[in-house]
Formats: sequence, structure tokens, C-alpha cells
Amino acid sequence: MARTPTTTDAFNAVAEASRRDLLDAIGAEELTVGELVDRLGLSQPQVSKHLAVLRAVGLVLVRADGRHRWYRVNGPALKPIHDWVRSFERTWNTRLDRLDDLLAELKSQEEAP
Amino acid sequence: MARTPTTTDAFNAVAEASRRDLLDAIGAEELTVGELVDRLGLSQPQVSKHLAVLRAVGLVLVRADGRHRWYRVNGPALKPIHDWVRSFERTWNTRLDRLDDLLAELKSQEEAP
DNA sequence: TCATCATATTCCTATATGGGAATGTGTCAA
DNA sequence: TTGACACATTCCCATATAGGAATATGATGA
Repeated sequence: MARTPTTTDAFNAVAEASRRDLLDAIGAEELTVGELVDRLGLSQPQVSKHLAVLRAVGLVLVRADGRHRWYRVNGPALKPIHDWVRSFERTWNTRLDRLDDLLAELKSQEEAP
Repeated sequence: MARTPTTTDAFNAVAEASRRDLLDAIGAEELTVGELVDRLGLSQPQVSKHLAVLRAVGLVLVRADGRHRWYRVNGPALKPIHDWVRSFERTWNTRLDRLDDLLAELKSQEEAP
């Protein structure tokens, strides 16, 4: 047998660094394929193909607008990864670290509402 | 080109479900290859090979003991994944959810010190 | 209607994989 | 010393990539 297809789940889709880069680039915005091509310096087919994989696992959502496609990140699709990794968090993070993390996050949300 | 090798980083190593199962099975314990074979119902070579990948990216540590090998999870190797996913956490988690999560965790640590 | 723009898809190829089967390696016990 | 035991590694093969190049699809404006 071969490797698990990239479109199987978020874990496999996100294994490829280019795809993580795409998600990072989009972030909280809504971007066009062309914009992504410019920002990441990848070829257009490359971007389209990676986006297709991300779409297949629900990691991005698209909105058609004339001949443009606006892509945005669908955060909740990452939750399975987050939840799984989280079960090992205690290994490296003490409770005080976690408290620091939370406070830092609350603060950042305070600053950027 | 082909896909990114599984031994490239934690993201790729963990993409395979069997490897996540292995980490879950080991958990906070220290287990033998034979134990893992029994618990997961995989073949011995299969377990050894998956463990080799996990070893390559530092996700597990081994201790030799006679003809046994005791494997344990090396949590911090998962931090890169945790950190990356965390940057998207705001999308699905409100601050109150996070507070609930933290309290739940503090409670569980209280109960199992 | 037609050329152009924005994306998506198809073709082609080198490559790494996961599983099964078989075998290698080191250790212990009799 | 030798056979059994616990793991690791090697071989073999079907399969799914990722990337580059080329082409298809669909919408827009003149």
C-alpha cells in the first residue's frame, strides 16, 4: 500500500509545508489565488492544487466572485489536530506556563478586538 | 517530486494514523515493542517500522534493557504542531471556552498529581 | 463575438511510502 | 554452545503524490 492520501484528513493535508504556508498567508483575511501566488512565490497551478487539497478536507472555504475566488481559512477544521496534540501538552507545559499563555492571549484579544 | 518524507518532521510523521495510535497507546507509560504489538494488533515489523519513523523525528525515546526496548513519548517534539495550530485557535475557541478548558485541566491535574 | 484574464485540471515523471514476507542481529537461558 | 526470544531491517510492489508544462474552463470587457 502507499501513503495515506493527502485528502484523507487535516493531519495529512497539513503535513505539506506549502499548505501550511498557504493557511498562514491567508490567516484571518480572504484572499484571491492570484494574491497567494504573489505572496508565496509559487506557481499558479501549484497554489490551485494545494488549495484543492485544503478544500477537500474543509480547511479552506471559497467564495466565487466573477472570475475570482476568495479563499478563507476554516479554523474549526484544525480542531481535531489541536485536540489530539493537546492530550500530550502536559508533557512539556506546566500549569503556570499555561496560565501565562492564557493571559497573553487574553491581552492580545483585548488589544485587537 | 514526491511527497515530503515522513521522517522530515513531526507533522509528516504524525500524519499516519497508525503512528498517532502508537503515541496514544504509549501515552505516559513506557512500553515494549511486544506490548504495543499486542495492544494495537499490528504486526511486529509494522510496529518497529513506525517506531523508527517516530524515533527519527524525536517523537519517541528508547531505552535498551536486555533484549527489550522500552519506548516512551517525547512530548516536546509535538510542540511545533501545537504552536502552529494554536495560531488559528481563536477562530473556533472563544475566550470563555479557553477559560473552561484551563480550569478543567487544572482540575484534572489536581486529581491526578 | 472575441481576446484576455483568473483559476482549475490534466499529463507526465521521479520518488517515497506502507504492508507482507523473510531475514538479520543481539540477548538470554539451559 | 545452542536454540529461543525480542526487535530491527531488507526486499518487493502497488500507489499517491508534488512539481512543471500545457491545456481546459468560465467570466469579463471591448
